[in-house]
Amino acid sequence: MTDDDRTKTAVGDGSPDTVEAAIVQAARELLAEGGVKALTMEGVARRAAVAKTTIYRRWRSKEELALHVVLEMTNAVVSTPAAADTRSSLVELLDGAVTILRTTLMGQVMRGLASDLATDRSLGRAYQDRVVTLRKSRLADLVQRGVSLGELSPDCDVDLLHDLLFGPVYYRLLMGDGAFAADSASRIVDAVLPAFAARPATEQDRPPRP
Amino acid sequence: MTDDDRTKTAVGDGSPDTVEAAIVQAARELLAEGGVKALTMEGVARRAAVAKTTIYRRWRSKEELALHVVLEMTNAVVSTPAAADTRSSLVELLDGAVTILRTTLMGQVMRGLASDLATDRSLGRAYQDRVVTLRKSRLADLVQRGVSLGELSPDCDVDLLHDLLFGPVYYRLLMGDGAFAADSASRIVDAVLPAFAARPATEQDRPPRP
DNA sequence: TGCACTACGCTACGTATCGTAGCGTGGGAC
DNA sequence: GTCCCACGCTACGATACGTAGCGTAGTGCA
Repeated sequence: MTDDDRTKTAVGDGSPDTVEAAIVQAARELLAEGGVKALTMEGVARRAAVAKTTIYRRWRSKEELALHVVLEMTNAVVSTPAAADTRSSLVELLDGAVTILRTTLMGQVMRGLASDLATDRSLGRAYQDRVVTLRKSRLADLVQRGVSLGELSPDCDVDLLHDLLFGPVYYRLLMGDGAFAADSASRIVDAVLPAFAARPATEQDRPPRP
Repeated sequence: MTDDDRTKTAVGDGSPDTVEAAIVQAARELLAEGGVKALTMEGVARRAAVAKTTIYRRWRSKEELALHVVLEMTNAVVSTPAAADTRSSLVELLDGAVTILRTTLMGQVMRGLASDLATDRSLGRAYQDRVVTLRKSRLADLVQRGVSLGELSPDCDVDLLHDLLFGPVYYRLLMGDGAFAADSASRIVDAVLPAFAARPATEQDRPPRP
């Protein structure tokens, strides 16, 4: 919705992005400092030195602003190259999420937004479309590669694998102590992967891999 | 709004349990209907036909009341017998959680409370002490039995196993579509268990995975 | 230059909620 | 009969959401 409104023909005060950037920056800071509870429209307006009405002209509600911040942060997450073998690729993918949650405001933001994402239909939808689906498709690519490499079983369930990999991470973030060991990702992958690995080549029901 | 008016004729009975039970019941209903956002002290007071001050004489804040509801609901969850083999026991334990989340208000309540549990320190602490720790100790018992039965590896990490089992469930509840297939628990267990299973004695030492 | 448009600032609402304070009252305990 | 405690009720003060109305400055255009 806000994206549509942003088609302002550069008529503004010569700096069309400045106001929006200030708002988003202020929202990000407040989210980082005190979670969603600290994210108040009045606080954002104050910190961004902007009228409250200006915020509402761009986002219809506090939740939309929060979602904007989240989606903007996740845009930096998608980049995930593929390593040589499947296991390393999966570790890399998962560790990307872990690192983001550990080292950026993303963890704090996710903690505060979890209920809204789970409750508000449109927010949850947006998050799924922009983040979960993206991760699943990335994961699907890796799986397909792993299958063709003979490292993964052909009947590998991507959705299940996705939940098994990322579920523990978010669970620990939300309901656990929120502390991640440095090797969290690899430990999770190693625990989950055997169930999806291709049968050892000792069987004869499959042609041997190259 | 929905049904608001439950005329405020005084309860009169004065039975100390009656008032508290009415409050908790009202809170439970509101939580189930609309998550934490629907849980307002004024709404609880209205529905319970109780003065708002009466609620505050028993709980210091809205969060404490919400936590009371959650903990009360989880008290019914702990009962988990142990089946014959380890796999069945784990499936049973996990399926208990899945069933509660699927068929009771617990799922809705958890959705609404997730952020508060993750954000509020005392709430999260209480939830961990009363629920997570309980589940982990239950799981530890099963693991110990499994090890002594020769079904699990002796160096099985209970904390990791716990996160791997329950993480996907909560992840799906909060960030996924929230729909659970009937065999969710067994599929998760089957996917995770091989990594923790004891090596069959018949299998000779195999080459390490690439 | 003058006009329209647009985005913004500012003030002031109306509503909802939290949590608190003060006062009144009725039913048991003694 | 008296006292006390738990409750009900009203009224706050504070904070926040989201909206409405009005004024203004910069910009494009004639």
